[in-house]
Amino acid sequence: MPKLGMAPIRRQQLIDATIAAIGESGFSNITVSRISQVAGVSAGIIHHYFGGKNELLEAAMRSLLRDLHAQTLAHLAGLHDSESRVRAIIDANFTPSQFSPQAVTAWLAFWSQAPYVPALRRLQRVNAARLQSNLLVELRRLLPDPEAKRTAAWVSALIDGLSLRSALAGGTLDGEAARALVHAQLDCILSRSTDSH
Amino acid sequence: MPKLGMAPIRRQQLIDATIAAIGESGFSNITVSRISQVAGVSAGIIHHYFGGKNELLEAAMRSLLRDLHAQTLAHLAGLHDSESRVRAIIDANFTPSQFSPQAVTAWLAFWSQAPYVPALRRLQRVNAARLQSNLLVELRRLLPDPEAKRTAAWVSALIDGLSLRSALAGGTLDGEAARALVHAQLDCILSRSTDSH
Amino acid sequence: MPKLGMAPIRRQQLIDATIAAIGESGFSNITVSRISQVAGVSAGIIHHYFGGKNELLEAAMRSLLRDLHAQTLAHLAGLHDSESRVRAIIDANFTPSQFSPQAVTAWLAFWSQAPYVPALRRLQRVNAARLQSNLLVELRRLLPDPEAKRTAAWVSALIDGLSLRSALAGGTLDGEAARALVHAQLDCILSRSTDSH
Amino acid sequence: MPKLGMAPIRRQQLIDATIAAIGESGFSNITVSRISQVAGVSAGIIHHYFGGKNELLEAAMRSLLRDLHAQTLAHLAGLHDSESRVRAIIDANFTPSQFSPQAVTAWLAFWSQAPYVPALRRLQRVNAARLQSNLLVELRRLLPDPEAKRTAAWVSALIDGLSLRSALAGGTLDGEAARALVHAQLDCILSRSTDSH
DNA sequence: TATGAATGAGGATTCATTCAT
DNA sequence: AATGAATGAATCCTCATTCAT
Repeated sequence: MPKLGMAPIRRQQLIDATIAAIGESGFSNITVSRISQVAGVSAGIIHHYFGGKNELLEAAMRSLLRDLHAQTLAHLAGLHDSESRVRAIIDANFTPSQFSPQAVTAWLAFWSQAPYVPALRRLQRVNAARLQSNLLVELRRLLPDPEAKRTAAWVSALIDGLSLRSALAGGTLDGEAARALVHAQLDCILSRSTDSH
Repeated sequence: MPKLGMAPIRRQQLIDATIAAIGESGFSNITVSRISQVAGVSAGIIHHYFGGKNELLEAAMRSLLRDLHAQTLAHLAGLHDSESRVRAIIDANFTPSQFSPQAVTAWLAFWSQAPYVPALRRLQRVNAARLQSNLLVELRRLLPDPEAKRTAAWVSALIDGLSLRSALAGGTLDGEAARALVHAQLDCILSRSTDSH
Repeated sequence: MPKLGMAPIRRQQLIDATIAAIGESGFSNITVSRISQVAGVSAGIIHHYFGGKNELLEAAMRSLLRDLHAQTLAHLAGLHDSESRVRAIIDANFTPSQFSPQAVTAWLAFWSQAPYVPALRRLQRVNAARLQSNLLVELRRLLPDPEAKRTAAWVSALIDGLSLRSALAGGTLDGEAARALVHAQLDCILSRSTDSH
Repeated sequence: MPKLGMAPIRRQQLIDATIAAIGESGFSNITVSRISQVAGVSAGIIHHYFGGKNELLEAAMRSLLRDLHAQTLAHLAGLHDSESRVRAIIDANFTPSQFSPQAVTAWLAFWSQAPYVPALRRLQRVNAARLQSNLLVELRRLLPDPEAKRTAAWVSALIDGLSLRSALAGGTLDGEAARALVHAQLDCILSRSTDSH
């Protein structure tokens, strides 16, 4: 029953299945066959829609990134003071769609591959740069420059480190608690900065 | 050229080759054949010494952990005040042998596998627990309990996050700079705590 | 050239190739690669259809047994007196499909493996029990019980012994002659029994 | 501690280990390494004493045959009437050293290989011919020629068939019972022959 | 004589990809 | 559009054999 306009639906279905499959068996053990099984379609279809396994994996990572971007924009909407905006950027990384066991596992999988797969590395770099720059724009209004830069650096490292620990803990780590940890650290930096004025 | 007592030498040689091979091609692409090539021996010997690929990988991770433990003990030697000890525990994670491009890449590889390989997961958990507990013992002498716990949590998450970013940056991230970032964050927490007294 | 409904055809083709391959090189020397070569297909397909080498071997033995069962039923059809039925059961073991050089060789191969492979052992036991019981039902109408049992025992041992010798003789042993030997022995037992009445 | 004259002892030790190893895992699964383990020596030594695995296997089969020959001679010693001698030849095949679970298993293993290994085939043929001829010499004094030949044929087939069934039954089949079965069959033939005189 | 380290060929198996239907 | 049969390359692993000690 081929339908017109099925392409985007099938593509998303396969991307979701990919992320689910990575979540259940890790990057080194996913097979095209397993993904297609999870998606409830035949193995051949993946090549029809994506050209190959690598392209599908790239599309899956791109999908995660797109979601993160959308979450960030949503959290920023309507906020104008810099501190709120910094905190909103942070929060976007801890929403259920980004910090669910499945999501953190998928992130870890993609990170582990990025150094060796140019397409994934590019995506990862663009994203890291974007987070850094988003944070920096706001932090520069709150802190002197060298400190703004340092702060952007540790904030993003801490976010990733918390994702990582969540993946390793098997999802035991609460997104809310993780988020609070970053904010508490930020409190310390910002309050001290305020004091010194 | 079989020699008596070669076993420990060969084992270490193969473990080193494994870490090097992971560094150059990632976890999902390492092959027994590549490892043996890097080690300059035949592929069969790996089974002779380790029983199989999985056992070798486990031994390699165990070797990294052993090194971290040794570094920690070395950094702690002779220190008695708690703040110095906390900082020593942190520093052990940024020594060249733990923060080299090769090492951070290997860590990332093992992290990505741990959720799916019981033997690796066990090692990772034991190690995470040890770092946490080491930090906590000292932090409890410096901070009230809920804060000591929170601090131990973000310190270890930040350490891992920095390793991760170093691996993703392809080794561009300096170990010294990364280390300084953690210490600076710790300064903030400890100084505020002192102020409040 | 994938076609719909190829499964049963391919399976039989691979089973036949397996028996042929065993016939030409024995059980310890058959390889998946050789079987697939005889069948004129790729090696991978065996795993597609049977899951693995062991399952294929089991299927091949099962196929031989099914044929023996079919031969037995065919020979028994329409016979009602016990002696004829005993002789028919015997004859089924000496038909061309069961006593051809290829078949006796395959039997020998399976026998040699049965003690170590549970699946094959099970098949062999079920079959031995069936032959024994088939013979016994009829012999009990011809002979007093202890003798019926003994006769069933030696008849089946003799049948297997003749198969074995045929395999060892490289097919020189004629099925017809072998069959006659069993019948002649049976004559002796049955005639003596008649005499004594 | 190399000793003079160790060679024959080591050779026998390795042959015994080979038969034991075949008994525990079948022909297709024996490895040089397993045999040497059973013998309590290193794997390399097998090549020193036998030149290779195949030669060791041949030596092991030869050893079984030598034992059978010795048993036959021992059973024949002092017997002069033909019937006793026929029965003695039969009995030699059911002594513990030839009909033990280990022995019948080894026989089955060798039979299964004989068709494909010239050296083993030769041994098997010589032995079959010897049994046949031994029986025939005596049977010709008891029966008219065509019947003597037929009798020699089924007797040897029955002996082998009983060995085979013993191997397949996992040693459940009693040597004494098996032996009695052959003798009982022989009774029938010989008594009828006497009657007809 | 005896060891066991080391090799390398060969085998089973997995899997991405292709393609006839 | 979709299937799943089929392939063949790649991988892990086994094992007989060699050889320095």
